Amino acid sequence: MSEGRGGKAGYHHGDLRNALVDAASELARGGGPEAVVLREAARRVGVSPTAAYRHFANQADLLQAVKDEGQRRLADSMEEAIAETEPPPGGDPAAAAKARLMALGFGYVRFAVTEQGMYRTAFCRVGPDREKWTHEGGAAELRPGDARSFRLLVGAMDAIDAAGAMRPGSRTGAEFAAWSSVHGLAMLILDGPLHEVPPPQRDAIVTRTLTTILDGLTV
Amino acid sequence: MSEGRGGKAGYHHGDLRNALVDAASELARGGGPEAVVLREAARRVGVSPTAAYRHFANQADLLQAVKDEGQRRLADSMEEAIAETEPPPGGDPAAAAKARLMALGFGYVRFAVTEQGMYRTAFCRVGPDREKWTHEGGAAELRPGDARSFRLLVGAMDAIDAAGAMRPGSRTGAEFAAWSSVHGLAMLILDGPLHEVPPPQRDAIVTRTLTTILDGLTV
DNA sequence: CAGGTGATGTTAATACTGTCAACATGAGGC
DNA sequence: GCCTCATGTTGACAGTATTAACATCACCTG
Repeated sequence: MSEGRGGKAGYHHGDLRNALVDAASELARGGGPEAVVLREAARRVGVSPTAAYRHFANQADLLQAVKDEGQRRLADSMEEAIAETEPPPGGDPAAAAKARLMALGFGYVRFAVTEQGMYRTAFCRVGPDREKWTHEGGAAELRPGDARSFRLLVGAMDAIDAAGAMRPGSRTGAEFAAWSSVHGLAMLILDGPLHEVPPPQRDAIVTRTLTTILDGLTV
Repeated sequence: MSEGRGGKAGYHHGDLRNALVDAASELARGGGPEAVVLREAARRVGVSPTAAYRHFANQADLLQAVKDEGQRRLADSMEEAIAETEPPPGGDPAAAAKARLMALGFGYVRFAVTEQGMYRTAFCRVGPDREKWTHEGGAAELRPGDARSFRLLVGAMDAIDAAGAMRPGSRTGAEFAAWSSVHGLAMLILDGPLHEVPPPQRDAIVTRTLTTILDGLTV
């Protein structure tokens, strides 16, 4: 064989599921969730449309797989942003924790802007009719990948709190306030009034929004 | 004739465009933007599918009309929320301005929760291929209704600023920070991690998020 | 007031989509 | 070596948007 990551020999593909997710992800990258059409993904993989139904319950199920992939890449982007951040001089743990939170926000928005289609897909609504064997033996209620980016945020909040920089009474629900801001900001940039704003001013607004949240949460 | 708001006598309907928008809005109310399907709207009005093309360039154009309607209703909800708010005792203009901003936020979220489908439609992406005569003689670039809710927010911010309650340097971009929070919050509630949270706790989170923003913006 | 005409609706047809049922293939265990 | 079942294929059906060609009638014009 020798075909990297499962080859497609002949009649049997060997790795159809992943191939379909890849193709569908590419569609999503270009056109968002409404662009991930099952037949087109199958076409690109070079397989008949109905073959997809051996690996996905329906189109919604395929879309969910792409969505999970999007969430994964988003979390990656946020982790990268943290990794790129060097702690501010002075060794102040509070300042470091704040800087990390800001980095998370920038990483988030950067991904949203850079990978518009994928970002939109990562947060698209997926339709209810997707039960079936998708998870029937499945574990918990929560989707696994869905949470990683959110957990990063929670961790950053905990760090700020641990450094004693959190405003009294502000810890509970702080993740939601921060997440809301950043998610809404991304939407504003992608579809809303900030759509046409050139990058420099846009970045300034992002910075101001993030600092506003930080000011509201910390002392 | 005597048929309220333009009657449908026989062959010619008389008010098809509005009738279609109404029907489509009802679809959106129930199932969000993806539920507004041209043929179904026509079916409900009792007209042939292609009749719609005499009033809309295509399905995206119809969807845009529904979206505008959604924006209108959202702005109405926010104005109602302001109207229901009595200024806090003491006659402090800063406190009154802050209270009004909070009311706007609550009105916004209330609409999002109460009218999920319509809210989602009001902020859905509408697809590019919609030029044509939709606006060809049209005025400016900006959609008119799109802005009203946003202008309400700007006004509230100005009032806070005028009352001298704005934190130094926080005025610029303040609307975006506030709007982001509230919009992201609504999304979190509709589709995200806050989906299953019971109303009481949900309201608490909303309150905390709004106060966080307020704390970040004001002195 | 007759007659033409353009806005408004209708019918028929095309090209997509998702999805199911019936059939084909061949990889791997007995 | 054969048989079985996961995996792919073909064919068909329903639903959607959209266009072209045709029908009707409200209203302006002479």
